[in-house]
Amino acid sequence: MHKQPPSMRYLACSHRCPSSDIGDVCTAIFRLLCTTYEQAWRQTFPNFEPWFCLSSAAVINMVHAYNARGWPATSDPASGYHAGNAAAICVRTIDPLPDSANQQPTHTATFVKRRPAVKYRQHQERIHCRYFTADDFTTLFSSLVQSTFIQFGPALVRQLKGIPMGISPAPFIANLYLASFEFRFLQQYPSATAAAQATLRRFRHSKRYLDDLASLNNPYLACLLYNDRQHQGLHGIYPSCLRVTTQSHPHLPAGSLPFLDILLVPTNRHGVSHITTRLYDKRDQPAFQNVRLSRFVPLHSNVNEAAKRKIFTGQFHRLRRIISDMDNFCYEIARVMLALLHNGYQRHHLETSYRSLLRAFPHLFYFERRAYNLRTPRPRGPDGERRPRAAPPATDLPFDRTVRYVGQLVERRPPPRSA
DNA sequence: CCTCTCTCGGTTATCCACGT
DNA sequence: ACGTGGATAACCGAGAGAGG
Repeated sequence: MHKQPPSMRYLACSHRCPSSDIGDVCTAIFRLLCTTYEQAWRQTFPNFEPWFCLSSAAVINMVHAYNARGWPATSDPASGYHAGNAAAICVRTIDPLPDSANQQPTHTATFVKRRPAVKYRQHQERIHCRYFTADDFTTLFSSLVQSTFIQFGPALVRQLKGIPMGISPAPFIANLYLASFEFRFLQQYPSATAAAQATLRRFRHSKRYLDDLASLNNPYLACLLYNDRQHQGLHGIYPSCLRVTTQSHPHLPAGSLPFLDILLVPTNRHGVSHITTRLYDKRDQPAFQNVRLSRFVPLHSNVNEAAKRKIFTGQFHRLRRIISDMDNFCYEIARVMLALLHNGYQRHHLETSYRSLLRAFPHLFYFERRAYNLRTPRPRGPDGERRPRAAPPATDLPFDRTVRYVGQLVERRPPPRSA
């Protein structure tokens, strides 16, 4: 469900406005509902992981689960929740201290079993509790959605379709809205026929980040996408008004699947379908080619020194977490290095910290590095006896390759002239 | 504009061994 | 019994990233 081609979208941007407070209260309630929903999902469907995720780590876990399952190489990997007997939701608000005026109050929501007599209660000077029944919350929520206005020059417009982006509960709304359909879809499992259950099990390797959905090795997704269609006696997932479109990425290798910042590449490893992961940077799309995008704070900017020091380390960890293809890892590290070099960072410092980080993770790309170590002939003494290898060569393979990539990238694209 | 995750590094809190 | 120094844990805020 990507925007193809990448398109502009407008946001309801305002640091503080009257609807912000309503939004914050709604966020607290939605956050509670999300955790409850997740518990309910795990209880109802012990064999299915929840689809929604909030980080690429969940996708990496799914890839590992897929690889561990060992599909044959012919595979193509390309309101349901209720809170027990709760009667209301209590939103507890803690106001900031009077002397810190620019801080915002914090809201936390909990379920309460008994409906209180009053809807508002002040416990201490800074602590208030507001109680919401389901109807109250519906009223609050619709007032939020209907009273967000966006100004374009002199015109004040109200968004009628969809959720105004920029209000704080927007991600939760998207998540829970879609999750409720997925819940109803999987609720068919116990009463389905054996064949239909097998079909539903193909949805096991599914992950959704807000509106971005990926389902590995699942030929049934296309015919079960909309809930007004039937397949094997099962109804589909989402309402047809959502218009879920499959992505096409002509600039990517065939069969690969971008999801969040990861590119899943199916390979054949000894007759078994195996997914390797590479980095997927949206900015590499042809549509962004002529857009100047800056990454990373320049060395001579005014932000604190510690923040600059940890940029490379942070990128190293991010890449080692999501990339399982060593060559791509070296290439992406080289790109980070190049971007930092352009921003005034010292090459020597970058290489030193890269070496020490590689030393700290000897298990990273263990097999590739091990093969390299075995191939490298051990030095022999004057009598021909074998001597132990010098230094830790295990760190050298990714390092050398990265340095080579940096050299190639510098040749291909001369550094921009600094102002 | 907002939500989330992950890691780092600095600060603060806590614990424990040791000496007075 | 009490103070002190060092080690460790917890917390916070910053950066990076993702998305709407």
